[in-house]
Amino acid sequence: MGATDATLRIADDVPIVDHPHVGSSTCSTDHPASAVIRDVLSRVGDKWSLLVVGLLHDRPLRFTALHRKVDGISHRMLTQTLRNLERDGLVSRTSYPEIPPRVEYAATPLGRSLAEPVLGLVGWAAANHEQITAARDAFDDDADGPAPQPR
Amino acid sequence: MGATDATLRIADDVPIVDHPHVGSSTCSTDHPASAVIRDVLSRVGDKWSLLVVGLLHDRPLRFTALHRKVDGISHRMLTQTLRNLERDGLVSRTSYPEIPPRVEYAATPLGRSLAEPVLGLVGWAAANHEQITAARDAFDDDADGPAPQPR
DNA sequence: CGGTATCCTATTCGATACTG
DNA sequence: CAGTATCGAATAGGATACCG
Repeated sequence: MGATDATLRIADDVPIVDHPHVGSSTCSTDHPASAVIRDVLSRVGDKWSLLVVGLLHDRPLRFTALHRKVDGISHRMLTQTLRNLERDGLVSRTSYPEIPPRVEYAATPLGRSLAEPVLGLVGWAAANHEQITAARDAFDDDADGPAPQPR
Repeated sequence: MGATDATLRIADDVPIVDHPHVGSSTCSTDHPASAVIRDVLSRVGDKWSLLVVGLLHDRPLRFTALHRKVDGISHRMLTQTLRNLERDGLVSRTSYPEIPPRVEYAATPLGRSLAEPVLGLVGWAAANHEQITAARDAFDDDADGPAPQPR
């Protein structure tokens, strides 16, 4: 990595907060964080990617095993998700040319390294889940509760 | 919050890693993490939410100021994003009944608390951005490079 | 068993125009 | 200035059927 401990900015010149892990690194040009956020979202912000890398964190799994574990994912989406993860180097694919075919998927070191920050987010969600639900309920309540809400 | 320092599981009995921040808390029933991940993704996994809370992290901003800063967001999506963030208690909205109208948006403490885990993710993305791009290029290269790829 | 292709639906989001 | 409403394009994602 290039620099460390840089100030993170979203737009033109908007300091967010200093953080000892964020460097401008390679994304040199443009407003850094905005692009980076979009990047990470378009990469693992879809419906299944995080779930899949999570499942592969500890042990490799075959396609069908994954399919059983994910619960709700369609055959099509599992293939597609795995393809993208493989493409990004987060998951490795090993096919054994037997009959019937056997294909094992495993998280790469890079894929496993994703777990730490993701667990941070998951932790946040778990910790504040209640607060959010409460806020949402409150908001939805006086949406049609009191006077014709003047917005 | 309920428990702390629990083992995080994705599916039936799939330990991921122990993490000192993750408790089963309120989401008691079902396979915990799966639901939580879906939760957090459906909340801030969209195109603009993280960007907006990021911009409001340090100082309140008016609607138009935000609109200028986000760059690329449509009028419609900014309103909608702010509505959802307000609904979830991540952002507060204060309208001053003047003419012309003035409305200020600010991150709530809850909204600001989101910054930490998100910066973890952003840091990861920034740090590994190069590796991912490289992997992707390599993958795309021999997609139509060598023999008719037997998948 | 693992993967691809086709079809169809729902959602997301941008553009635009109009209101207080 | 802030917000709403309507429309349409693009995308994501599920169901299904078929191939190796």
